[in-house]
Amino acid sequence: MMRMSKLTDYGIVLLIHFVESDSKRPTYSARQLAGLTHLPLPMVSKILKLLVREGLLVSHRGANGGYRLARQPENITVGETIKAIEGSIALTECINAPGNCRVEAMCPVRHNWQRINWRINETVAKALQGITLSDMVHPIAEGFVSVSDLQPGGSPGLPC
Amino acid sequence: MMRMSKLTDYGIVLLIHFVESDSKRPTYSARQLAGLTHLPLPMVSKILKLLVREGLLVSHRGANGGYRLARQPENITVGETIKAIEGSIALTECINAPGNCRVEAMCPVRHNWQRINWRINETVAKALQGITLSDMVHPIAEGFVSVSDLQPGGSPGLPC
DNA sequence: AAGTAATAGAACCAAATCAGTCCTATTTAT
DNA sequence: ATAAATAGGACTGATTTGGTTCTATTACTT
Repeated sequence: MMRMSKLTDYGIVLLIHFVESDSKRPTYSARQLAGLTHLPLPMVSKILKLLVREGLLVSHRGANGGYRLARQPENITVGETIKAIEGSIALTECINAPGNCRVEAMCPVRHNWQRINWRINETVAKALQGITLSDMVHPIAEGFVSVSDLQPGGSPGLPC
Repeated sequence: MMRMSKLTDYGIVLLIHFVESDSKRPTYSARQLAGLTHLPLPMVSKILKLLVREGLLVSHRGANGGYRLARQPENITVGETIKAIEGSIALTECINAPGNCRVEAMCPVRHNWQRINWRINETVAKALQGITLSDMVHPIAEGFVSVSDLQPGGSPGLPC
């Protein structure tokens, strides 16, 4: 039901490299990052462009150009990153685009369904916006996810 | 970033009809529901079969057969419904299937990324499992979603 | 016992989406 | 001037999803 595109997944991996570097606010070219991550260059390039457009990275063109974080890693959240690459978050079609819901007017739940969607989006957004790039690299404190909190039967498979 | 398939969306609409009926624990045939919802019969049929398989509906075959809720509407949640139709919830590939993550071993964030995924899944699951079919039909109390809670700039478009 | 109305299950096809590539233009340091 | 880099958009192949069709099975009715 939920999914994040590979672009986004890669995007986060890319951003993490800026945080993990020894230097404080490093500049990486797309080529360098492709080397570091073993992802194809055109892919990396595409993602970086998106992240610039959405203000997470700043770019510098020309020879010796490259990308660097637009802000401190503590101020860039996973939520932002997802939004930057994938755009808005929505669960059902009719929330975004009026008229393409086949059930349309007679849909008995449309009104409540909207509110529920909002609620869910809000919940997820909040969770995601509480996690910064720093959280991702500096290992997250134990207890950040307590195992006892997980749904007993319903959690996905074991870690890979 | 998040999306729910149309199957699931339809599935919820279908379930709602069982709750809205005048009779207490009504039986509907796939054909009847297709009529009520204006969704194509094969589609409806497919969804109902899934919901039976996952224990949300019970079916009765043969002439005068049909489907009815397996439990009281207060005990069937939106979360269950989504899980029934779409299976597990996961944000990144490598959570579910080891080995198909291209970044594999060198992925610098894999470990934390897992935990973050768990956290997100947990959060969403909790939110979804707090919403029952009854909540969907009996209009939800004001304040269930407070507008002030919504993300200021980031929320999706206006309702349709 | 026959006929009919229903679900069960699986295979199938078309359309939309996504992952990934490529090409051209523009910028800038040397 | 040249080379190294980003910007932007168009393109293609593969995967996923939405939707259909077909056959088998079950059970009520006459």
